[in-house]
Amino acid sequence: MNELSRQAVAIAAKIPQPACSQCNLQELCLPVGLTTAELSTIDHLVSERRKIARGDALFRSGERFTAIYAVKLGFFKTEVLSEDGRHQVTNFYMAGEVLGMDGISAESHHCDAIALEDSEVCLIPFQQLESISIKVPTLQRHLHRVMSREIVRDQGMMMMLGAMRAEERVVAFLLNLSQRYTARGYAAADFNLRMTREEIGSYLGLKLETVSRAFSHLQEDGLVQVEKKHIRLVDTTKLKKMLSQESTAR
Amino acid sequence: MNELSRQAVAIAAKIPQPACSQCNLQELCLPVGLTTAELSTIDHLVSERRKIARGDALFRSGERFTAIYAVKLGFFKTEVLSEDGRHQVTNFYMAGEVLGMDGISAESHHCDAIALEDSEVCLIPFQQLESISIKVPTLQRHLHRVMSREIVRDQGMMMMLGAMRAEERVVAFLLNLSQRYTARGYAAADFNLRMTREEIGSYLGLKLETVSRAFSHLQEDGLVQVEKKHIRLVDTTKLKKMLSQESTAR
DNA sequence: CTGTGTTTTTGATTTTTATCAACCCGTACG
DNA sequence: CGTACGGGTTGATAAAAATCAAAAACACAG
Repeated sequence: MNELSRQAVAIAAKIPQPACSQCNLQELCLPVGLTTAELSTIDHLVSERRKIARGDALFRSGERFTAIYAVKLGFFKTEVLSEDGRHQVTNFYMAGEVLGMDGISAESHHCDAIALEDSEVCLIPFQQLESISIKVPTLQRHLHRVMSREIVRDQGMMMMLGAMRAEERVVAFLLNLSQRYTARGYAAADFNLRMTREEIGSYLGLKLETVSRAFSHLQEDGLVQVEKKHIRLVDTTKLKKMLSQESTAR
Repeated sequence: MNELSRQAVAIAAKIPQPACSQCNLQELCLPVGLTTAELSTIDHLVSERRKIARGDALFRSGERFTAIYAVKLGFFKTEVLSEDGRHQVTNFYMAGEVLGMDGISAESHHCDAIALEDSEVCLIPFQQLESISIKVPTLQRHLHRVMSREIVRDQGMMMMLGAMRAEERVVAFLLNLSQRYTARGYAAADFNLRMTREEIGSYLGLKLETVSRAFSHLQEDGLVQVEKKHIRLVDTTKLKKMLSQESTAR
């Protein structure tokens, strides 16, 4: 697999790691280097859990930024919306991932975070996180990594949006999801989509019809099995090959 | 102007701020809150200046990540390249901006940074930056902002790549450049492009011919004057309107 | 169980953009 | 001096994706 595909697929690839006791905060807890005392400090940091019903917002654009959120259970999308009603999905977040870091730069969020199913998050007050990370250098370093990973992840997305055709984007999306599920210890080749075709399309810069057609075509070729929201990756190797081979990319 | 356009145009909008004495490190120096002693600490941090000739690389993909770089003079592009020779420009950086933060997550860079003209950068060793930011909370907070801004900026790009048609992308690109020049105290409506049509196209997910056509068409409409690399934005208001009005976006 | 609204699929057509090709313009270089 | 080359423009054509349209599948409230 070439660099481009690795990029696109590895968007947000995560390694499973020991969770904090409060919640499965895989992304923020380092596997090594933290003393028990430090871990306890972090546990205290996670001040609150919050349940978000399907369709409800965890935060909205313009709201004051106070915390980042570790998804404990469920699934979120973030989207930017414009005055005239258009909106674009910028990311999806599954259990074990951290969202809300967009707000750090401006003291307020610049996108909406919507639960795609009944979800539960751990709230991590950012000011406190900053204070503590001053006392625990390992934590600081790790926070920087998580933020940088978001940058790399976004740049992989840009790569995808700029250089791939419709079907390749869908493949990259499916492989990416699969990889993220794997990294979290779930079945990799078999999963349910939490989002609609329209949301996938919005995320990939495509129309929902195009996404649907891509699914159908991949199924015809025997590469995936699609049944409504359920996806089974039949031939992962071939799927990956689709991204690495010299296709007439734009 | 709606949120979408604000996003796209404001990618990396910066407010001019007092520079460090070593270099015009506008992005990392807070205008308020730093004592003279602290400023001096930061000055010592900037360990080295480096000149990069046009066409040369500041760093390359895979190289060990040790520092981030403040562009003192000149212009850079970053690009990801794949085994089969394809490559995609992921960003441009002008004087006063910081690049190299992609490497934080993985200890190595994941893209190439190439000088588009003879340039000069200040090297900021990242480990030291992290250490010092522990002693200077204001600096830490600011570092986080700069990183978050990169995230927001990238998401604006994603928005653009996903939701805009060719001509809109070009307009957003020009307005964004203009805004960044303005923020740095240069003439806003009148500037030279440092990159080729091909590089612009790669960045915007378009072919060079499409970029060229977009320029021509905008010129026909009297919105910009294009002469080779020189750009004059004739009617900024109309240009901005192009992004906000309900166009048949994808 | 039934009707209503949402989601998905599929087909026909149009629009947008890529592709292929020719040509222009500087300029670096033998 | 001319010529080879990189960068840019423009036109004709092809490919990809959007748009329009219709119908099927489904989810859910009453």
